[in-house]
This record gives sequence, C-alpha cells and structure tokens, in this order.
Amino acid sequence: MADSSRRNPSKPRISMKEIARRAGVAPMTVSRALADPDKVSPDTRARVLAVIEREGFIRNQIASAMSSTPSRRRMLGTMVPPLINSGIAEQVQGMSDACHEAGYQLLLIQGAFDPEAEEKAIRALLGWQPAGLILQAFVTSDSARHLLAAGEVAVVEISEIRGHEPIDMAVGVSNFDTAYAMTRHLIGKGYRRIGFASTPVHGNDRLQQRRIGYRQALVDHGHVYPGGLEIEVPITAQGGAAALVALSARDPELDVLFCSSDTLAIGAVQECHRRGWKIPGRMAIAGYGDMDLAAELYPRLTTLRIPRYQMGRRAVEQMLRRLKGEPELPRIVPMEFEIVERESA
Amino acid sequence: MADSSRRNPSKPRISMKEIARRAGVAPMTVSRALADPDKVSPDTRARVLAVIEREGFIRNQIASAMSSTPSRRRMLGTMVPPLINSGIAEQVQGMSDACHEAGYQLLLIQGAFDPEAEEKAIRALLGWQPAGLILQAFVTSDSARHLLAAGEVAVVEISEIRGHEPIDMAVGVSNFDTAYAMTRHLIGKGYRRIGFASTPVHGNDRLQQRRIGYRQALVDHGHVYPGGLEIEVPITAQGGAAALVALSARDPELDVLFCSSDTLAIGAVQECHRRGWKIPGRMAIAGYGDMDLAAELYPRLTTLRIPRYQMGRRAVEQMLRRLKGEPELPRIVPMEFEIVERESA
DNA sequence: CTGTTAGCGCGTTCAA
DNA sequence: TTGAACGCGCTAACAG
Repeated sequence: MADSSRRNPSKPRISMKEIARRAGVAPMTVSRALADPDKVSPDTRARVLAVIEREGFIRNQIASAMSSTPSRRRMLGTMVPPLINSGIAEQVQGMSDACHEAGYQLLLIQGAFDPEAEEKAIRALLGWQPAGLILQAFVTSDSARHLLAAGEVAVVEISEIRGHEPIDMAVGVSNFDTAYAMTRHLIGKGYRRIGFASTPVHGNDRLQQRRIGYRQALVDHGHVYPGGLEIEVPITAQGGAAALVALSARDPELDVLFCSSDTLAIGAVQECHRRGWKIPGRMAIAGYGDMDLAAELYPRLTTLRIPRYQMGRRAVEQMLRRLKGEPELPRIVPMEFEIVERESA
Repeated sequence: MADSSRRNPSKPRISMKEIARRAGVAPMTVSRALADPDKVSPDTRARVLAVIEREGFIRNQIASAMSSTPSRRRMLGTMVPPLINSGIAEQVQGMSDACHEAGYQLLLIQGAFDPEAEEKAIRALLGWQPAGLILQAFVTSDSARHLLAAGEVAVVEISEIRGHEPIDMAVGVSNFDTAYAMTRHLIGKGYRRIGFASTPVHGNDRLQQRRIGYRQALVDHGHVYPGGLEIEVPITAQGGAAALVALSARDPELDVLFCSSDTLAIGAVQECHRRGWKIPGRMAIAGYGDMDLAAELYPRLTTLRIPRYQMGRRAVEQMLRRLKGEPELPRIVPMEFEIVERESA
C-alpha cells in the first residue's frame, strides 16, 4: 500500500522571504528581481537570482495571483468542447505552447452540452481569477454570455467568425468561405453531381455556414439539383458510409461526395472499397479538417486544412496583446485556410 | 478594434464578506456553508446559500487555496506528453470528468522531450500549489524525479507498471502482458510467421515491454524465426507501410504483421490495398490501441484496447482517495485491457 | 453551532 | 535603487 507516512505534504517550500534573508535583501527586492528585473541593480539581481537558483526556489503563484492586479496574473482559463477530438487537441497544443512560452499556465475545463452545466463550468473557471478566458465551445447559455459580457475578464472565442458577434474577441475561420471554396474547387475539377454530407447542423453554426457555403457555390456556378443532394448523418465513419449509400441511391450519377468532416469522408472511402468502386474514377470524395490520417489513406484524401495549432496560438497571442493593453487591437482575427488537393477528388 | 474601455477588468466581484453581511452571519459561516455544510445549522445554511445563489457569488479559489491546508486545495496539476494524440486526449477527458465531478480543476501543462524543459514544466506546475500531480509523460530527468520524490505533493503516474518503481503511485497496464496476449492470440489463430513493427523503442519502456512480450510469447509457443521478424519504423502510417514492405521482402511467407500502434497498422493496411493483397487472406494485420478509426477501416482492424478514458478517471480517483487519507491504498493500479477481434487478423 | 483572531506569501504603494 | 507597511479574500484554530 501507499506509504503515505513517508511523504510529507505539509513541509512548506522555501519562501521568498527566506530567499531575501539569504541574499541579504528585502523580500520586495526578490519579488522585483523576478517580475521587473530592470528595476533592480544588476548586481543585486545577480545575487538574488543566484540564491534562487541554488535553493531551487519556486514562486508561489497562488500568493502572487492574490496580490497582483488582474492583468498580471499568469493563468488563462480555457473551456473546450465536451468531446475532445484530435482537432481540438491540436488547438489546445497551440494554446499550451503559446502560454508556456510567455510564462502563463492553462487551466482546462470541459464544456457541456447543456447550458446550465456550461455556465457552471465558466463560473468554475472564473473562480480561479484567470487573466483571461479562451472559449472553444460555443457558448449557448444566455446567462453565461451575460456573465462574460459584464466584462470582468477578457475573452477570446475560437469560433465561426461570420455573422457572429463576439462576446469580446474572436479567432477563427469563416466556415461559409471554406465550404464555398471547396465546392468551387470541385466544380472546377469538372464534377457534375456534388453531394454534401454533414453531421446534424441544428444548433451548430459552423456546420450551418458550411452548408450555406456549399449551396451558394452551386448557385453561383449554375448547378441545380432538383430534390437536393444533401444529407445529415451521425458523426462517425459509419455515418459517412451511410451518406454515400443513401445519396448514390438517390442520384446514381453522383460523382463526388463532399463531407463536412474527414471522419465522414474516411467512412465514405471505406464504403467505396467495399463496393469495389474506384476513387476517384467511379466516385470522388472530399473531406474537411485534414486529420493526420487523411494523408495516409488509400487513396489519399483531398480535404480542407484549418490551421488548428496556429489558431490556438493566435488566440493566446491575441489575449496577451490585450492584457498588455495594446491599442488598435482588432476584435476579430480571421485565419487562413487551405484546400489540400490529393488523390481522392 | 477591441473596445477595451467598455470592459472593466478591475471591478471586483462580490466577496464572501459581503455575502456574510447580507445573510447576517460571519464570513466564517459562509465559508463553512460552502466547505463543510454539516457544520452549519440547516436554516443558517439555507439562508446563506440563498444569498449566494441570488448574488451569483463565485468563491475566489485563489484566496481559498492560499489559506487552505494543501490536501484541501481543489486543483490538480497534470503533465501530458509533448505530442497530444487521440489516446492522450481520451485520458485527459477521463481526468477532466473525474475532476469536475469532484469539484476539482485541472491545470494542464505539456511535457517536453528534453529533461531540462521537463523539470521546468514540473516546477511551473508546483508553483500553483496543486493538491496533487498526475503525470502522463514518462519522467526522465533525475532532478525532476528527485523534486517529486521529496514528497511535497502526491503523484500519480499513468505509465507502464511492469518493472517501474513509481515515484508515488501509478496507474496503467503491463505492456508486456498486452503484447504477449496479442501474440498468443495470433498464434492461436494459426498464423505461422508473425512480424512485429514498432516505432523506435530506445528510451521508451512501454515499447520495450511490448517487444519483450512479443518475443516471450513466440518462445513460449515454439516459434523461432532465424534472423527475426522485427523492425523499427517512424511513427506514421507511412512507417507502417514501410514495415510491411521490408518484412515481407525479408520473409515472403510472412502471414501477419503485429504493429505496436494502430497508426502503423493503418499504414500497413493501406499498403496491402495498394498491392491488391487480400486482408486477411494474403496478409493479416493487427494493431494496438484501438483508435476510433480502427473500427471504421476496411477491413476493420483487429487490435488491442486500453481503456484510456477509464485510466484517466482512475488516476484522478486514486489521487482523491489519497487526499482523503484513505488507508490501505495500493500504490499500483493495474488496468484491464482487451483484445478486440475484428476482420483484419 | 457560531464568531473572532490571525495569518497564508506575495505585490502594491509609498517613503526613503 | 531599495525597503516597510499594508492588504488581497479566504480558512485554520480556537474560544464562546
């Protein structure tokens, strides 16, 4: 069993006061040597830092946060969607890297599907007095938006940026533009019957925008399919397979399926294998998201890349610039995206 | 531009003292109503909680943490590997869920490949005075292990549990057992020439254990391949394809490839498609990890499932039990695993 | 069951 | 450039 007696959780670590004593200065000088090195003479600073190094001093961030002014606190809170997928993980990684480079820490909380739990999550985050909040889940509950709109804390949303009024600031892509671009690309490649498979769009503005982008591109290029070639399926590869089955039954001339996520696209590709359909000879498939696997499939998947890692970084950078009080800061930061053309379409 | 003037980060939120005043009690009573409800009479409690609810009070966790005894602090620190993959994301999700159910928050930091940065990351975590640490990256640096072994804080490692002396506590599987089980399974299915593809094992005890498990199972069942059927490749699907190419050239009678990760296995499957090899007729493939996609590929992948979500939860539960001072707590918690037999092998 | 006192370890503010 | 006093908001410890 765990020999907890050997461990000594109550032993206090060495404090700033003690460092000060050993360096022969006042605690305040140690604090300054760490926070505003310029305000301390070079040799005092050197002496203090030497002691800190030697003793392995770790500053108590809790005490620090308690006495600091809000914008100097070195913690950012983040809420991520209740289902972590690899795309979100990349974003978190970008945020994490940017945070740590700047000496910030990331307090992570998972959002929830229901508004009440979501508000609870935001309150939990706020309890830790973060310098700012980065939200990656769509904030649905009115009271949550209200809470944040009160302006106690800076907020960056990573979200759809078209037709979305940010609570404070927003970083993201226009999903309309992305889907429009991909659809136009497929039209340009000569496909005549372009299907669109998505997971349920209700309550998801990103998917709504993608579908509208798809439709608009068709209209703008004179493609009209009586009855439509759209379908909603569950967010699994099996859903993608089902979409292919259903749409190609609805229209035997379907020659390409544009999927609103790579997961669906992968399922559609597998379904083609099962049927012995050549890709892209008999059927072409386009995805969305550029998961790692998209490049490894056979055939390799044509898809749309959103720079998720960079988006995470950018969100943190935006926050830090705000905290530094930078003027003329844009509220909305659009990110670039890219169509990745491979073999599948 | 961001209208930061409208936002008011300095407006202090309502405090416990103020709640106390409005409820007609002492601040301490409010504190108790929140932390130890039993120590307050039912109607005082009701009155206090009503005011809290009405005013939307959010307790300042920073102040709370500063004055609480360490084991009562409601934050756990966690270090995750520098590359977040979906498996890790699942673990984080399990940890996150377990934390939030218990009213804890998760402070997330990414580890690093070099020991110095790793130690720095741990120090950063410790600075926030977490009640405990959950480490998902293998802690390599001696000084980091030293820092933690000093016992200031409870530690749960999510790691290999065979031949690994935990810093404090550990949760995980025996990678030896998992690979042994899969190899034996393949032998039982009648395969004669079993290849083993892994990413470089050097410095990775989990992979080392898997390879040893594979070898031991062969030996125990009288399988001997002069020259061996092992190969190390990069951790990409392309690596898996390369492994298949190389090993089947080395031994044309190779009839199954056991890959140390699903990513490799997926690459190997795609390579078979390219060659027109039937799976599992001409070649069988087994993976490790049971990624989401394993069940969606064609053919569906036979693989080994490690309950990552549960592992994350279990790690947090272990920590909380320790913090509650539970006696007779085992130091090492082995997790179950499962061979998932599908079509590919 | 409730209240009072003291102090957690820093950073802010002001004085030297 | 450095230091001293004070307080952040809460909880431990003790008293009533």
